[in-house]
Amino acid sequence: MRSIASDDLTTRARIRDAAIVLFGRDGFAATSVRAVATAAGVSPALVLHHFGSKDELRAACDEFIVDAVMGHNDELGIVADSAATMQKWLADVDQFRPQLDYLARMLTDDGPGADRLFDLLVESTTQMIRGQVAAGIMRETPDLEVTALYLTTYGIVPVILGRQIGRRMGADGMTVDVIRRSTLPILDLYTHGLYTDDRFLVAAREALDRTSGPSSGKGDNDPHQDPDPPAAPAS
Amino acid sequence: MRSIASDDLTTRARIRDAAIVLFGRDGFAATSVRAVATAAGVSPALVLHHFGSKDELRAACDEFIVDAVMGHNDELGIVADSAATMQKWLADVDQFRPQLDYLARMLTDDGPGADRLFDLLVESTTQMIRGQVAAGIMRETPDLEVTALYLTTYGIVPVILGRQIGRRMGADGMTVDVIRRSTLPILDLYTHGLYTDDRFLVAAREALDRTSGPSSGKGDNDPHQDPDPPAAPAS
DNA sequence: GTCTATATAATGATAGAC
DNA sequence: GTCTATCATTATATAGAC
Repeated sequence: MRSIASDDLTTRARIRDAAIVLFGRDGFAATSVRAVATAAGVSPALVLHHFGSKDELRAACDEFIVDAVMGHNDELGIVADSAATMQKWLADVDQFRPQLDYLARMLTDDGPGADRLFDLLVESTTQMIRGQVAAGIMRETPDLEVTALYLTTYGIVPVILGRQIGRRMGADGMTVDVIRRSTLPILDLYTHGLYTDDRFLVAAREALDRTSGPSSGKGDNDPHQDPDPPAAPAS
Repeated sequence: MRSIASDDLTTRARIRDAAIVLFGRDGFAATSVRAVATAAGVSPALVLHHFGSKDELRAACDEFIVDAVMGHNDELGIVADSAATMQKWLADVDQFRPQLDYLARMLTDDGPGADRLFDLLVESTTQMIRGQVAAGIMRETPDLEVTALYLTTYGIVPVILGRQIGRRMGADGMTVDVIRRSTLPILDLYTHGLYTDDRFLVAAREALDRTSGPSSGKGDNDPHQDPDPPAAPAS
């Protein structure tokens, strides 16, 4: 992915890269074909000449980013797995901000390619966990599929909420310093957990067993927080 | 918050609720004033008569949702804290989907009120952690501010990525069943952590100590994943 | 491939009647 | 408060010259 901000590119590629920047920064609906054309230094008509329509332009951007996340379009012909690519991008946020912003938009705006991208990330995380568990580095989890799913989303969080995270740390978005300060607390959570004992886990297990019979559907008859972990921060 | 989908409301409130639904579902830029008007059963002109402009309409929606998250606009005059409200909404996803969708849009589209909302959630989570630690239920964390920050984002994840999470579990978005199946794996993570020992934590501590002198800024001289936790799913 | 010019539709917003 | 009618602007998209 040497493309963005480079000049030795086909016009088509320059338009696509400009679109990725603008779609990622402002969102798809808020970005006009004219704005993309201006950013790419061409006429609006040429944008549509190359891509047919605004929607097809978006589809092309989606596909390009998904390919990039899979490790294609790379300097070398290296094919990495998607989670690794995301780690690499996050390790160099300044250089890969357009890609990261676009990733976030893909996932929150549910464009075409969003599902495929998310599946790739989950799959990659699943394989990672499998490997770590086999190596004795990670514990067995009660539900690999779900654990991998949420672990994936937690890994995506800095991409999607980077502005807020940075702001809370007095920085301008996801800077290197923000990432540095985030490392230990997150690793601490993943190493020691949060709770001093397993009372909530046990309580939740029992509560789930109790309601597992007459479940499925909605209309729960206990709207108040009875069996829930009192103020658990998740789910 | 008895408003949405109710009829005994002022026209202004009906318009605002319709806007919340549409902005939350389709996004702000992709929702036209006309669409809001139609959904509310009024003319486009009336929408602007009541709110002045589309932007001011959005601001009104933002404010209303922030108030709701703080526990105002409630059936009773109860003032809850924001994290608790979010838990309550998630416990009854079907009823509160518009609010949850709007929350997600606020945070990902960075509308007015987004920062205030996020600050409220973080503050609420911080207080929760403080209480749990004081009660001996939660461990001390290495950096309360950062831990609370990420814990907040992890709690928001089901709101923002609910469609993907549901889809991966064969459901249509964040249903009650999805939440039920999510409980144990997440609680397990928060109880036992993920790793079998603290090798990554120790390694990260050392790596951070090593680079803490010539840090601050970008231009890291080690682009490859040397000191990083090999395939850690976060940060 | 790239442009200018333009068709056509939709948008946010206003004016003024009731 | 609520509407109809309309304006000015902007949007996506097309036609056709070069």
